[in-house]
Amino acid sequence: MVKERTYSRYTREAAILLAKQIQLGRKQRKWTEHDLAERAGISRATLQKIEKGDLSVAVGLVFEVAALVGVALFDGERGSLASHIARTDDKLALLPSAVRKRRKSVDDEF
Amino acid sequence: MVKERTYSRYTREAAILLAKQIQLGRKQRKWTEHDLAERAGISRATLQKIEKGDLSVAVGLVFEVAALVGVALFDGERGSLASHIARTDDKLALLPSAVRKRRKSVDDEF
DNA sequence: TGAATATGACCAGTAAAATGGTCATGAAGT
DNA sequence: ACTTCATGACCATTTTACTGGTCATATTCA
Repeated sequence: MVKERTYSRYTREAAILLAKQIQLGRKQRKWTEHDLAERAGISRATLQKIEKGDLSVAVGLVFEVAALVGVALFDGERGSLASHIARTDDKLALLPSAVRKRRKSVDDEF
Repeated sequence: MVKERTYSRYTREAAILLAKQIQLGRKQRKWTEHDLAERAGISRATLQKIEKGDLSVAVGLVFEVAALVGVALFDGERGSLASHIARTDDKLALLPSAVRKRRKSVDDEF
């Protein structure tokens, strides 16, 4: 008896989409599973899981393979994501570093 | 002595960016790490790794947390990603199901 | 068509992720 | 200022991913 995690529809669809885009990128480059797995430094078995949208694979491996076949995470960005990161940092700096729960409602829910 | 995987700059930056966007989303909603971890059904330790951009975390957990705090993977899409998936399927259907390596150059490299 | 090979599926062993717990520190709100 | 609690870091244990094989089944190209 296994625990069997559940995932939201959005998560599942996002993984499937990314998986198919990776497979498309690989085939457009005429690389075999063996080729791509070798370039990514992973086993063919793991690559197969990635191209199926398996949610248990490490995010780093998925991103790495995506990058190799030219799939853009965060589309709209060219090259480095540094500026995008910096902008997010700026927004974070405006917020308190720790979230504090109100004991009593301060009526700002409306 | 561990093997110590390496990742491309793009992979590392993409993970960091996603991580920061998640943390931003969480704080904007005034959720504590404990809150979000509970909603996602994961431990606080794992959430902390996600918000640090740790590349070893399962892609499903990262996507799930992102979805919970309203971070859009594949921005530009509203709601379901089904149509986007279908479009990728169409492109895949146009390609051979198996990639074959040419033994001799057929002179299409130039 | 036939030969070569890409893909799909599975399996046992090993490496590592995820958990749930604790403790120290620092920040938030009264 | 003081109390409360969110965060950061770490640890031992359990669970699971990842590997590197193998075999069967498609599929492509000569």
